[in-house]
Amino acid sequence: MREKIIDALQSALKQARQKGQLRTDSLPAVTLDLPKRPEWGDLASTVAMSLASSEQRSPQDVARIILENVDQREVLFDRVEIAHPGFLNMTVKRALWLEVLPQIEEQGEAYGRADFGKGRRVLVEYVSANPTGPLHVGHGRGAAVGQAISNLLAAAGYDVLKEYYINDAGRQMKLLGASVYARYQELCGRPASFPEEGYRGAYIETVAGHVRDRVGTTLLDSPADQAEQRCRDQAYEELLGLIRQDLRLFGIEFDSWFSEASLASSGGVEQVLEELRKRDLLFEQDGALWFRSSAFGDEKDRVVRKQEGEYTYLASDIAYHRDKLRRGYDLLIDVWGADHHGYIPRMEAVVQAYGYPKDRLRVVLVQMVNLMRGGRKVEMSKRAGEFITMRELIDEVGADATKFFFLMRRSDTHLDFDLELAKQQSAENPVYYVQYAHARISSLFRVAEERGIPVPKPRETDLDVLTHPDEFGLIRKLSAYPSVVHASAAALEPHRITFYLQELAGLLHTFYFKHRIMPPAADLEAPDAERFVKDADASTRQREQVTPGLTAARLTLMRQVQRVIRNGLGLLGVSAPDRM
RNA sequence: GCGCCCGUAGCUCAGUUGGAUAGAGCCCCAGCCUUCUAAGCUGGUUGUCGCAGGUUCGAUUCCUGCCGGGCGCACCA
Repeated sequence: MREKIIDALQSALKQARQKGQLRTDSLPAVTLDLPKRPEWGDLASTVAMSLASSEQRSPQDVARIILENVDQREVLFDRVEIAHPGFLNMTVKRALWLEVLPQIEEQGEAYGRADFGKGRRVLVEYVSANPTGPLHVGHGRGAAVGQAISNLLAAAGYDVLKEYYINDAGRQMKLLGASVYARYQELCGRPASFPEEGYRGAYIETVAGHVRDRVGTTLLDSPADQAEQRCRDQAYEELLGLIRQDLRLFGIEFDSWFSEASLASSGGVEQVLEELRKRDLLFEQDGALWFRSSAFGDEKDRVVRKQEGEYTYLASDIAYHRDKLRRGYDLLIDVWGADHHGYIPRMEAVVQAYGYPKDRLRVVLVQMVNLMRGGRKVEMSKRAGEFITMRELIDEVGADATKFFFLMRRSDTHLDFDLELAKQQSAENPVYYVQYAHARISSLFRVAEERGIPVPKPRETDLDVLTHPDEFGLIRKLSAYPSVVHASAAALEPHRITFYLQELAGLLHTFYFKHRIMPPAADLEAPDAERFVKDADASTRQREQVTPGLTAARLTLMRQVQRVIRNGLGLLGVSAPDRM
């Protein structure tokens, strides 16, 4: 539907140019907006205004020219007006709007998908938490955002790979091993000094206990290095397992788990740095090895190998991103905690250092989550080991609500997560509000089936009986869905879907309340429908009579609303229940 | 000090490449279930879009300065 209008305007522009009425040689992309007020029609375009300055004539003149060149005006529009200062306000033919319904039905799951990704390959990396402990709430938000962005890009026609980068090398892992080893010794009755910056969570003791279960006290007699290594391996395996389990519970999936250690062990770091050296982007100073990142806009150069000869974290990250680039992705997306934002210029420098454009990498920042209970912030301190894990959060409020809440705000703004609200089963809870809309529609079809009310295909239904403004409100909203998905994917902003779904659900609930889809059950037994119509004053609710034709058409409409809600929730990774 | 992000209704936030009279939810108040799911609906109140300039036919949106908040400025990860 929208495509038809856009095409029509676009060819009008072309025609006008051919006739010499417009002189610009670059025609702008035609976009359609939803006007705020009904008297402005049901679609609006601002092309004329955006062309006005380059044409050096008034927006109204340009609008008039465009309008003159629209073929088939009578077929497409009931009315087109030029409004001040140059809006094209269009009232589209009813038949065109109605066409949206069979389209959704036919496209089904694919409705809303686009192909602007054109099969380009994108790698989305997210979560990537160190396997040194359970996932916390912040990781959860990153997981929800990363997954939703992946889904969006897939819907936009990209070929998506979801990857988890396992930081299984370096100091943190050593500390982890040392922490477990210390606890292990304590469990075995030998006093041990705990590493200063070690991991103090209770799960460390659990792991230590498992080590002892497996090997008894034999590690006490092994050299400390070996013993620590053993503890580290055990901890790694267990904690990564926990992370995987939590993610599975949360409904987050990855196609690929990439190990940092595998880079180092395969000599990848040296090799990759050698490439930089050849490009004269590495230099030695003060006994350390530096990456000339300032050549690409970073504020200063960065150390990749310390004086002591150890590689920095950046070195692995260079190797990792080099690897991702080498794997041939057209776009890399990194989902990071917002506290790493200072790292962005560095990584952009890396991408450019290897000869790729800066925008080959897009970093999505995810801000902190404040858990709120009863209007008060739940204090968390990582130092004291007092933080709510992702697992606890999911156990308390459920995976669906958790994801939805994480995706309700732009990811780069702080999020206040109201635990009580997320659990509440009421209209105040946006998750249930949207899911309930879906469940209500499912229920309609169950009832229809029970009563033997036919549910024909849209193409076999006379949709022309849909004339009520509320019906068109829904249809218009449905028709906007693909452009919402498109914009959301292009901006890497899943929250737009969340907002859209709340609006659509709102329209559905209002519609459901105000209108009848099927005749009341009582009519079947006692077909004196009058009693439902007589005292229409008592309530505005559902007093209208419906003919079988209207029932069929409205069921069709409901079917498509349900479809779009399901597709939208699917993008967010939230389930669309049939019963609640 | 330098850099990045943010500042929109009492609260939490949207605001679609710069568009028309800036929206939603929460909170508060008053109503609505004999019917297809009340996990729902209807109505009511709310704004110097942080401040001051600039660009523009038009600015919440772009630019500059200032104020306020957050984060980052490691040979940590």
